[in-house]
Amino acid sequence: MSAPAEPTPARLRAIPSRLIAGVAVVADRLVGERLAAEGARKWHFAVLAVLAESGPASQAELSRRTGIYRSDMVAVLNELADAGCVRREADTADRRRNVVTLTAAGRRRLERLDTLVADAQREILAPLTPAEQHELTRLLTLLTDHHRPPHPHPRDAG
Amino acid sequence: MSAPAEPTPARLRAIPSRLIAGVAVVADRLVGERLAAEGARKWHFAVLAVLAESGPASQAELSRRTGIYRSDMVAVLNELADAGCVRREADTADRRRNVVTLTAAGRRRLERLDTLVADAQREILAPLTPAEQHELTRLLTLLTDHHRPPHPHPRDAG
DNA sequence: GCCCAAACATTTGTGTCACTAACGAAGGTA
DNA sequence: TACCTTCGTTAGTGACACAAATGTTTGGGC
Repeated sequence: MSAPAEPTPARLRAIPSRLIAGVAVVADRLVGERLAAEGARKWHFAVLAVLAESGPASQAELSRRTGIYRSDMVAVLNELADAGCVRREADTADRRRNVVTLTAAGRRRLERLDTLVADAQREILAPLTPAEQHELTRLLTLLTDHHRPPHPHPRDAG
Repeated sequence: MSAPAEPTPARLRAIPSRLIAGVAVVADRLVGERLAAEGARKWHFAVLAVLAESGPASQAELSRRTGIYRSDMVAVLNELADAGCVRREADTADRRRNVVTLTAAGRRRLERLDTLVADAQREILAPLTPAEQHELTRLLTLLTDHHRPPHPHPRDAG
């Protein structure tokens, strides 16, 4: 009974969902480690990126666009606000809402985090040629577009 | 400020690690839902598959081959043993170890779960042509092979 | 033979993440 | 008015990855 050289049997390795999950773990770790070095998590980056691209938004809107649950958004915004990256003010037009606004400090922070995330992407995709990287992105986009809403509230879509 | 039709900004969508994570969530959900309908989780399937392919093994070996932590393996094997899918006996040759063996019931269960997992794979990859499915698998395999060991014990490989 | 380092199975605990349930406050509509 | 929904918030659940510590057992060096 000599120890086999291959740790994971071929049968399991060939299962796409396991393959994808494995790559996702690696990718998340690489991104997470870099962001953690700056005291950030991926959600901070996602929120800042959405604010920079689409302008001020309510928390519910940020939830939909980033994929973070409204419940979890609270803590993320608390942290971003504590760091001075965003302002959270009551919406005068609709007092149920908070208007979340990117600050100058937030914009600078996004710039920094953006670099880190981009570095991580490069490391993740390093073993692929540029053409392969593009193809992978294309295929993954096809999958996400097809499997759009897992089961979100149907009344959200316009 | 009309509500934009696109929930997620293009900038975030284009990030490979986010793309991968999104697909992984969808894939995990599709697999998980099917397995849950039979009261199983993916780890049950993984352990059964390894046992079927490589024969009886110690818990530590199963840990290495499935990727489950030794700590978590205990509960998984408890559940599989309670369901009569595996036998867990002390190894007479090395009494530190348990020998985990697939039972006839376990083999039948694996057959069933295998079908469910295969169905899920088909649904996940549905939007891709067979050639694209193959290419995606190839690219993901390249990535996993390159990013091999996060930090496993170096003395395992023989 | 004895001693020590390692492997093993196990328990317990931690942190992250996706997600649900429930609440009060506010708005829209009939 | 009453009703239903959205919003922000708190609290809690369950799966998962992982660390730390414990007790048992094994193998190697002496």
